[in-house]
Amino acid sequence: MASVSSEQLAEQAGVNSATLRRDLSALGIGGTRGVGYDVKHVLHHVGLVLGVNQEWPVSVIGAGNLGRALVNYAGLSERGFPVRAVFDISPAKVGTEVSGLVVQHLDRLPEVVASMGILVAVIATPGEAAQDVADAVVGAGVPSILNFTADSLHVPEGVVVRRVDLATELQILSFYQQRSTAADRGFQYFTDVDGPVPD
Amino acid sequence: MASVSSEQLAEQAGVNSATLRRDLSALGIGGTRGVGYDVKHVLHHVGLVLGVNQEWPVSVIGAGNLGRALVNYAGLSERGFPVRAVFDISPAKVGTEVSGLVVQHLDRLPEVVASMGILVAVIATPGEAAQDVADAVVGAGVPSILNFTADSLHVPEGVVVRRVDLATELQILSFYQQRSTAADRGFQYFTDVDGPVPD
DNA sequence: TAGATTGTTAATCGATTAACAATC
DNA sequence: TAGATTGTTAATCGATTAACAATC
Repeated sequence: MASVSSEQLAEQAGVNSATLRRDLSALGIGGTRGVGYDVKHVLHHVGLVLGVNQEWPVSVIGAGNLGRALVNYAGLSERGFPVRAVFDISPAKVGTEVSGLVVQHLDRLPEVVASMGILVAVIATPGEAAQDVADAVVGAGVPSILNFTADSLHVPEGVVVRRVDLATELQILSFYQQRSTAADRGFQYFTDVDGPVPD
Repeated sequence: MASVSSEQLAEQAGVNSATLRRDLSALGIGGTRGVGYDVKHVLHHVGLVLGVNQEWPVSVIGAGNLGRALVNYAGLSERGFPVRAVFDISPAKVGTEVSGLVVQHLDRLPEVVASMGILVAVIATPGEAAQDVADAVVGAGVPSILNFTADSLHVPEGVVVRRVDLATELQILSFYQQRSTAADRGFQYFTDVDGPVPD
């Protein structure tokens, strides 16, 4: 039974050991006084809390470049998110194959969700279609949506939506870049709020 | 000169009006007592702080499905991130056209970065290539990198890297889903830390 | 001048962490 | 038993916000 102290765990995680002990305790994960925490026990219970010990079958909606990239990405399966189905509405795409999966018409969504136990839908369609697709997805009983369009979705309570917006990511990136450059030049917008502020 | 009060701005932003006044003040953005803040003035100066009033020419490395999806995405240009070049190393891809851009060999990167004034490189290659590409990008003088591979990159000080990992996004999504489901069932991992904790 | 609203101080709130009694 | 380390209390720190003097 390999044990580690909260001090060791905290150093790995880059946090204070008191904070770590308190957080594990709040999750119902206990250690042994004088000994430490059992590694396997911590891993298993943290995994339970994060939902990592479970598989979340995924369906990708939209078989364009982005959709195909997602289906081809082996990393998803490795991390517990196997892509089990791909949908589109274009007759040119329905019936084609992507990474061993045949693209199906969106009409078949409810059926496939039920039989495959789909828990996550990834929306990789043009923005105009996003809300309609979301409605279909929710109607089919999928409880979680990852939205790659720039539009925000309206969904009923209980459905969880997360948006990944490429433009926003670039915005954040360029903000940090600008800030570090500004600091080099002696500007101090955020880096030193106490200093003099330029106009 | 259209003015709004900190109260109005705070309501829009969903924050407390004292916090808003204090934050604007820290950014060097002032209002007029008894009147409020000049809308144009606030927009312009917040834009300056965020770097939104500037264009950040982008180069996409990797002309696979993900790379092509990024080049095709019109939203980037609209938000100030025009994609000016696409690179790959595969002879099958170099010379082909994506959204009006001819895919160039990665060897030409330094030249193109200089002539086009590229400020952001998006890495959309297989994970194995990511570090080599990052080295090339940094060598060419690009100061910001958006990394779509699952691997984390080592870069010199001053280069800003941001990673977008699809598996991590799904992880976060499924965590929230699980938490809301657990709450429905009466479990209380995070929703009510004061309550009894299940084992 | 009277009313409104900023800019900032002082009070409050919550989160982090030092410290130590409990206990393996 | 002596040493180590947890679990938690109490102190500290920082961030948020109420309140109000300054002032347009």
